[in-house]
Amino acid sequence: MTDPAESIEIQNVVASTGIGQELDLEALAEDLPGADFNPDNFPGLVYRTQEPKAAALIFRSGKIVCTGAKSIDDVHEALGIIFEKLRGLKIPVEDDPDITVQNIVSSADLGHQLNLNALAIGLGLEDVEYEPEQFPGLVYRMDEPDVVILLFGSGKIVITGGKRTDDAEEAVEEIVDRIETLGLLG
Amino acid sequence: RLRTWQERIRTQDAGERNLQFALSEVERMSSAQGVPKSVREVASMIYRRALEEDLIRGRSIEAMATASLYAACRQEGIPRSLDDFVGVARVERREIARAYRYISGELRLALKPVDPAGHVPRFCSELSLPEEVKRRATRIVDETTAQGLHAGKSPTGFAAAAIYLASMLSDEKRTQSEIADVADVTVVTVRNRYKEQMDAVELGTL
DNA sequence: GCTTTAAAAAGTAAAAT
DNA sequence: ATTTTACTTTCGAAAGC
Repeated sequence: MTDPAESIEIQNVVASTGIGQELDLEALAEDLPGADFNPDNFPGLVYRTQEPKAAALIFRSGKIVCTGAKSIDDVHEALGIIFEKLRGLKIPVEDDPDITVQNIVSSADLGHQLNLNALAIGLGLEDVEYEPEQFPGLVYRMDEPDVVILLFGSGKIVITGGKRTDDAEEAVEEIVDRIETLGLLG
Repeated sequence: RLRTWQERIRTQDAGERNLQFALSEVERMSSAQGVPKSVREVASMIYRRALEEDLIRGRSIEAMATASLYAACRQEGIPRSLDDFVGVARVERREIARAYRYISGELRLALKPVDPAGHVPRFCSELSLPEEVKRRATRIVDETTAQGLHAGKSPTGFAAAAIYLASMLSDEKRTQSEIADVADVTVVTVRNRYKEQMDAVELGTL
């Protein structure tokens, strides 16, 4: 049987950083082709990179949020492109800004169908939200690692809220363990 | 007499007035949806508990009242979907759903997932279907539910599909459209679910 | 709490074909 | 009747209302 942990795929990485320099977003919106800036709507300027594909929210304070990247390396690469673009605009950017990963969203496949009703009761109604009227997934808040797992009837799952790559791996091992203990896997 | 009344209103603290408003809303929505008196009382109790636990402050009273009523129905096994209340509540669905999750979690209601079978009697009545269809539909739901076929599916849509299948099996056929209407789901959902149930059950045993 | 970004899961809905 | 688009849920940061 294939190991569910090996089916893990990172789908999205959210990270934050800062260039240590205040920005004039109005001017930046003019100089950066493709930039979206609607201050009435949202204070951040949106800039998208193509390769790797990612979206950055750039704020007046110089702080930046990067989202949409498929790996931590991609986050660094995408932000590196943005730093260079800014430098090209004569905007001083710190040499090597700290980049903090804030959230990693991963998907995985447990390889077996799940009876979510039985699982909701088995995992403990206190830590579970399962309202199929509203959403088909069962929401399970795990303490260690501190992540939220969405489980579906197909056996496919989503792990989010973790900051390390290992979190998803540990979470999958843990959830598989708990489901097996309950005799509800397969 | 009038002066005492006005005096009372004036000196009533906002909390009391808010509670009265919330409870009157519970009554209004219950009447609109035909919720039994005993369940309205449970709803009032849940709302009062939420008030005691200071869960109401800073939130929409209407949403919390609606959520209390929905939670009471869930707890008492009176099948009503959240959407049934969305139609009579004065706040949007999203807010009611959030309030329900909040109340449910904070008050540790530990409500079990909705059993689709609970919706069968009500829908069958509205469709003027005989007891036989109701029993068959319930059997279909029970059997497919035992197989876990309902995981992630809308309880109302699931019940509607079973009724459609049962009505055909009993020569008391109702159209997908008629059933979809009383269940407040689309014909596409009825169709999709009934096909799955059809494959999952042993037709001969029904 | 809201606003915006991105991404997956699966169900449902509505609009388009 | 099928296809496409879109919304539901989870997560986090950012600045400001």
